[in-house]
Amino acid sequence: MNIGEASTQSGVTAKMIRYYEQIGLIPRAERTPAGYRDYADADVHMLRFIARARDLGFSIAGITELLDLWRNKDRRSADVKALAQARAEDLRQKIAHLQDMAGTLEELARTCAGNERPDCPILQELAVQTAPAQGNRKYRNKDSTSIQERIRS
Amino acid sequence: MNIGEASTQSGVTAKMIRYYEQIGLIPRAERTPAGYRDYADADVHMLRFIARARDLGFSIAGITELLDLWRNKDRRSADVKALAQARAEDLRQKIAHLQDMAGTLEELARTCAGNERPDCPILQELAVQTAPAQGNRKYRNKDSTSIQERIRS
DNA sequence: CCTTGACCTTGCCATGATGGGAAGCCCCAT
DNA sequence: ATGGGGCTTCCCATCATGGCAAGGTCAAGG
Repeated sequence: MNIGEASTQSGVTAKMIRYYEQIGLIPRAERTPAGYRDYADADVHMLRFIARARDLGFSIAGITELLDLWRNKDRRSADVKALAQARAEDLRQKIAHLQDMAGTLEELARTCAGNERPDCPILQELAVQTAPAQGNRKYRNKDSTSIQERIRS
Repeated sequence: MNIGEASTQSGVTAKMIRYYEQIGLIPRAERTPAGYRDYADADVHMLRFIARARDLGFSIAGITELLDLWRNKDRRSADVKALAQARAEDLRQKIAHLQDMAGTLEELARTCAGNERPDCPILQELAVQTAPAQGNRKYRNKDSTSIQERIRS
């Protein structure tokens, strides 16, 4: 089966299949004499595994670990469980952060008249003239993860 | 004041200040004869506004809109409110998605013994041999947003 | 047998927001 | 005047993904 069919059957785009191969997440595919990648049902099975893990928000690194465990018949289920739990905790933390933001926004929106007049507590809040409240720290904490990073799944 | 001090006072790294200038989010800074960027208190004020908006999860595009409204004395507070609400709804949707994932993971983890044996329902679940359940569609829906994209704030 | 269109190949570029680093200039205190 | 730290620009990397382009291949129909 060629890459298009493997894509259809696994739900992973052809582009991503090639990418996964390139970064070593999946082994290099067999090739037909013409150079086309050739997949077996087992490959599709693996791709589907990847797709599901991805749907649960696992990163490539996490999927790598899961795949290793999947293939390892001597695995300890405790290791798998630990991975899942770590991922869940990660998500719970992100959720809490997003909830903070959403709550703040909703509260601000609630206090805004939302009419034709220009005065708006939302802008006022964003524009408060508070000191950075970071003591004598000259630059932002180097190892503090950035907002975007913290938010990403 | 030079970029380092503006950074300290605003909580925005020098790197990001230059970036914001480059993409046109903030106007080009004045320069000293030596070519150093020179900032006034008003600039720091604006940077702080940006930092706060970022902390609420607004993207650069959203911040651009907020800044425009902030500067526009003829704004309608309804427009600001709409921005905040849209952002909040966006967040609520992402939260729901993350909660789905976390819930699934926790449930799977709960059913896993987590011992020395290899059998694990988590891996079993990821490896289910279900058909892609997408009818006769050959490739994934072109305009379906990717998981990662959906998750990002 | 040849054409056509759908598929495959590789390779490069872009995303968004951010950090890292290099090479070179500038400023101030000793 | 020298040294160290700050500034400048420019380039590269991240992560997972899509898009595009140039060229090879396959299968169906004339």
